[in-house]
Amino acid sequence: MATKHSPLPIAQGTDLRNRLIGEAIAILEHEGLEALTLRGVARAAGVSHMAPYRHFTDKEALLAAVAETGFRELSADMGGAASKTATAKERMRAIGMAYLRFARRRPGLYRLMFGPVQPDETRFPKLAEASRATFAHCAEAVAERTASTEQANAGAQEALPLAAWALVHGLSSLLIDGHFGTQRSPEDEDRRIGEVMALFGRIFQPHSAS
Amino acid sequence: MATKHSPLPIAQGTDLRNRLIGEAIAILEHEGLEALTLRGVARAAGVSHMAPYRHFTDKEALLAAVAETGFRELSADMGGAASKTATAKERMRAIGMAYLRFARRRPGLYRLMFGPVQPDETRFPKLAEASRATFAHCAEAVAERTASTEQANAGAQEALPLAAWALVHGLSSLLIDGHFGTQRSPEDEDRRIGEVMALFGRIFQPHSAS
DNA sequence: ATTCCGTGTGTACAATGTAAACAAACTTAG
DNA sequence: CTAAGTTTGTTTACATTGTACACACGGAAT
Repeated sequence: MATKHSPLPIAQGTDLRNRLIGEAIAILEHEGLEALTLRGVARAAGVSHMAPYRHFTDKEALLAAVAETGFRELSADMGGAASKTATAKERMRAIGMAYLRFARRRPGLYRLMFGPVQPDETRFPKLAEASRATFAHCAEAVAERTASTEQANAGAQEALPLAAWALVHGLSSLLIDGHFGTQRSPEDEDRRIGEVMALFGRIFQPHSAS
Repeated sequence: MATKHSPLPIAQGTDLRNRLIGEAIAILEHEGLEALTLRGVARAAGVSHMAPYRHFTDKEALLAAVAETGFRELSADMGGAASKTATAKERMRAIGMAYLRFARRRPGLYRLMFGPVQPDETRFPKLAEASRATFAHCAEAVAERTASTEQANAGAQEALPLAAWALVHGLSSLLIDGHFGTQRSPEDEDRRIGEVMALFGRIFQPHSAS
């Protein structure tokens, strides 16, 4: 029987738990965030509509777990993109582009991650941690970059990661929410993204009185 | 029903349509987006739960109308802030700060505006128009600013408004979604916002090989 | 074996979005 | 002014959702 008494209480959920998360992500991709329903997820997993409650206290907890998975995947994407680069500058751009690509590839999941579920530290510590880790990933790359071009302003040093994240996140959000270029051609959209990302590099230049 | 202080200076006639929009905004502010329900709005307005259907084809149409109102108010805020400035540079900053202030003052409404209702040109032309007008407001200020500091890159000329909007929008979103500084003090948060906004000005400087 | 507990099922209920039939008030033609 | 139609709101009804509760089944510890 291989009695594997788990020595660590790592929340290694049952198979169903992960299956539910997977089905939820599938629904998010195919039908969107509005169509994500607890009963629908249970149906997709082939269990009764009450089964999820054995693994999540309520719908919000499921959403939090899904969002957490999303943050982990986003972190992995950024890490993979960063590992393929040589310079700190390239790394920054690669991470930003990975972020953007993630948002465009999984708009439903992305909207959930930054949408209805607040990463409340006390209620969803794992989600809060995953969100923090994602940001830390960005911040590290930014710090590395600012270290290469010596930076005068110490306050900016702290604010730069925030600004970088805000820019990429804002661009992603506007993009997938159709707030510009809805009817434009895809290559046109890509071109604009490239231009904005180029501008994005300017915030790392020390200021000159203009 | 005692009329709670109307938070928005909307045309308040006997017109149920506008009353519904007003109540929806009030609910958005007090209870948040998740609590915004068609029946709840009708209840708040003191009518039967089917009355709204005489003015909106479905819930999404109500949300679109509310979002449209939000965009108009945001545009007005930005316009008011801009009118108090002298230089193009100040105007830009004032508009950005007005945007941020709006998001923090009405997080529920803001989330609706950039959330579930896509500004679909064919389904909600008025909403699409209001969203476009808001962006045009930003773009105009940016163009004015770039005109003052002569700009070399023509591509950047087109992308600059996008970048500016993305940065301010991203900062607003991260802020109200609690993705950083959740537990920090308010003045600390304000300081960080100021720093990021300062960085924000750098994207207008022509690039130098760094 | 018996007991217990983790996991899943069925039933039940309140809230929601929406359809359909109806009613009262206002508008307009005669 | 009356009669018809239109606008606006109401009541009733129903499917879907999130969730509480009681139960069933299978393995683990006693």
